Amino acid sequence: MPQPPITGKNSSQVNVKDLEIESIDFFVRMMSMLGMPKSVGEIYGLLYFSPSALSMEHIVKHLGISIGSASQGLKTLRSLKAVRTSYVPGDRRDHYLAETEFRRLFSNFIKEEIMPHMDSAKERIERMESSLPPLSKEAEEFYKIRIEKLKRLTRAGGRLLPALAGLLKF
Amino acid sequence: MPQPPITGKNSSQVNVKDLEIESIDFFVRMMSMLGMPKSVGEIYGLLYFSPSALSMEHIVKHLGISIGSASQGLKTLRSLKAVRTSYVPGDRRDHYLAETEFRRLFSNFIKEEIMPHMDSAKERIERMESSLPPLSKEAEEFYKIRIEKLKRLTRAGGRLLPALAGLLKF
DNA sequence: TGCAAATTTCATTTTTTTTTGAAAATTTTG
DNA sequence: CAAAATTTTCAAAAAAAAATGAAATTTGCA
Repeated sequence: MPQPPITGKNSSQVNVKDLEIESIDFFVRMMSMLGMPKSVGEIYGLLYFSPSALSMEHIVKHLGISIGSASQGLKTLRSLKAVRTSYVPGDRRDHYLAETEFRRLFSNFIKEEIMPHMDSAKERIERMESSLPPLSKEAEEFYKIRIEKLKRLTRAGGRLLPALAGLLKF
Repeated sequence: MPQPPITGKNSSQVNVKDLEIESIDFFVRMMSMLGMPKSVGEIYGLLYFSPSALSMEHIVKHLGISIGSASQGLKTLRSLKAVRTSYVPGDRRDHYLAETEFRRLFSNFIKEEIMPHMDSAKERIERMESSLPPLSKEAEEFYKIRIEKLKRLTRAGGRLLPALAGLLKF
């Protein structure tokens, strides 16, 4: 059986591949915590440790995913500004690079994925208040306190979350 | 067709039911942002606006979910300390109340659901470092910087997230 | 202790989400 | 402008997640 060389180009390739696998694993988990599908984590994980911009074809072949997934995943990552395209001379295809400033990534994520929910939560609380019927004093007190707590929750969320990205001093 | 009365007990019931529906809707969305299944949001939403502790049977009937879902959902909520049981004299069943201190709820959520991931992320980064092969100076520089960024990310997350609950001044 | 009520567990079913793959659309350039 | 390469879209398939329901277990009280 062939023994892999201990040093030199070949061993580096193997080990950089290991690094890549760890990276993909890392980001698949990270992204899935944020509710993103596996393919999105895989693509970002691959790009994160790539020194050069990669074409979609490269991503598809390397990860063994379909071109549909790749296209969809890159679209998601673009909308989060987690990747950017870079021009490669003499190649008409788009080439992608990972955006690695996590502070900006979080800020985008909060703005795009969280804040819209906060906004609609506020509307829902308003509907709660308007559907609060006349009740006995103590019952009314109970419901009002609960509604007030929700208001504070969404207010705190709406202020704190956007501030959060700023707090991140990486 | 029967006209519902505009005021009085009956109308209040209808409107408190509306409130309840809004509450369930609110928490189903909120919980699903945190990756919790619908049933968990429904149960919490129902309990949140209930002045009295509710039995599992009540929850099952009221929400029209299975006892399996209810049992599983209550287990999840208990583990997050989002509900607590209260003793009801002359009734052997457990009765549940919503825990409404969101600060504590978030603190538990972060401790139980997020921090374990952070810990395993740190291990994965260590594995990355050990699989970094000897490379040219500039290649090594590139990979080291990327790994360092991940370290800072997890360090920041590990510090900031637990502090976050404390920041929440509801 | 024994029994009935209450709860949990878990294999199966249902629902939801993600991926695939091929057709349609777009883009580039010869 | 046309042809080829690339990318997007989307219906269908596959995979993953959640809900069901009935059997097994636990609980509390007669």
